Amino acid sequence: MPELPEVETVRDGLARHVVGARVGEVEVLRDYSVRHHDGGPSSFAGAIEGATLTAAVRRGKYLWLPVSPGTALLAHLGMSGQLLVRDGRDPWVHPHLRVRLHLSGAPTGASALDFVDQRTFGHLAVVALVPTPDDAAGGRGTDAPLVPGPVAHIARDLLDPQVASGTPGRSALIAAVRRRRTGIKRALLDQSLVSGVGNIYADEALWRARLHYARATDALRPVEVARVLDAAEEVMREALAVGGTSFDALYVNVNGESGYFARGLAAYGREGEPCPRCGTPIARATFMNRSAHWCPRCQPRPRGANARW
DNA sequence: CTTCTGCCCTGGGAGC
DNA sequence: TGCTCCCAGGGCAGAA
Repeated sequence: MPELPEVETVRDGLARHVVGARVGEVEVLRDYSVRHHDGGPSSFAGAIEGATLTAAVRRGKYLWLPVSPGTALLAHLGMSGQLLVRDGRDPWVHPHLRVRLHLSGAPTGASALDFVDQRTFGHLAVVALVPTPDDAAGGRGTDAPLVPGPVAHIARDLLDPQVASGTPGRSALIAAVRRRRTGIKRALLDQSLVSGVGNIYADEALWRARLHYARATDALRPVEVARVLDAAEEVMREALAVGGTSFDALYVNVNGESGYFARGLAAYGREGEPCPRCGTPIARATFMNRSAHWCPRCQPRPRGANARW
């Protein structure tokens, strides 16, 4: 599934291939894929037909293309969504094509932008851009980006310079995590705290930081929280660099999987296989209607007040 | 307010 | 071979 590194790769590809293009006819093949757009499918199409895509911006796993100072085409890829650039007069219609935007004047000659989504957890919408709450509350103003309304409650992600390791933003994040009264994995997955960390990278970050997923956030030392956040950032940066998920690769990578996902994961999806550090079989448990994977030896289960689900 | 659960959806694969 | 059922999970609504 597309994780933050894949979404960033898509954003970069969109910046090079469709920013500057003008949107022509918009075909909504599956109404559900624009369910979050106020006014329904025809309103969705009408809202961007004739508009020019002016930029490609990302926060966490949300992606948007501003079409005017106050409006943007918002996309979330969900579990299986892809944004595919097409060439030629009559591009192939993928079986899971949900929305097609015909384009003109694209910088590299693209004729369409396709939203393909097998499991339909993803969506597109045309929405208003609003000031972020922290900016509205008196932030510096020098870095006061507008974000889509539905993204207003989404925290900055670990690739955002504002929360880079060693900055005041990162210190504030560490403190915010420790104010929570929950387990560390729940906190990592809470998009209002820090965005862009999904189930895969949460398990990988916890493995690298040698922390069990149920460790109580308010019982962790600051250095431990820092370690797991650094690990999450590191894993995602490696995926971005090593994945080799060039935008061109999206033409052929129909699974939307990153190279990193297919390569060296230490914990996620490796139940019963040896921990790369100590050889102990990786354990798996149901957690939040998902799975948690961990090394029982490197990441021992906490007891008493140190444990929280 | 904070924390947590249930649900949305599809199709690949396992099991019978 | 064909059917049924389970599974993946981000984010939202609503409950506690």
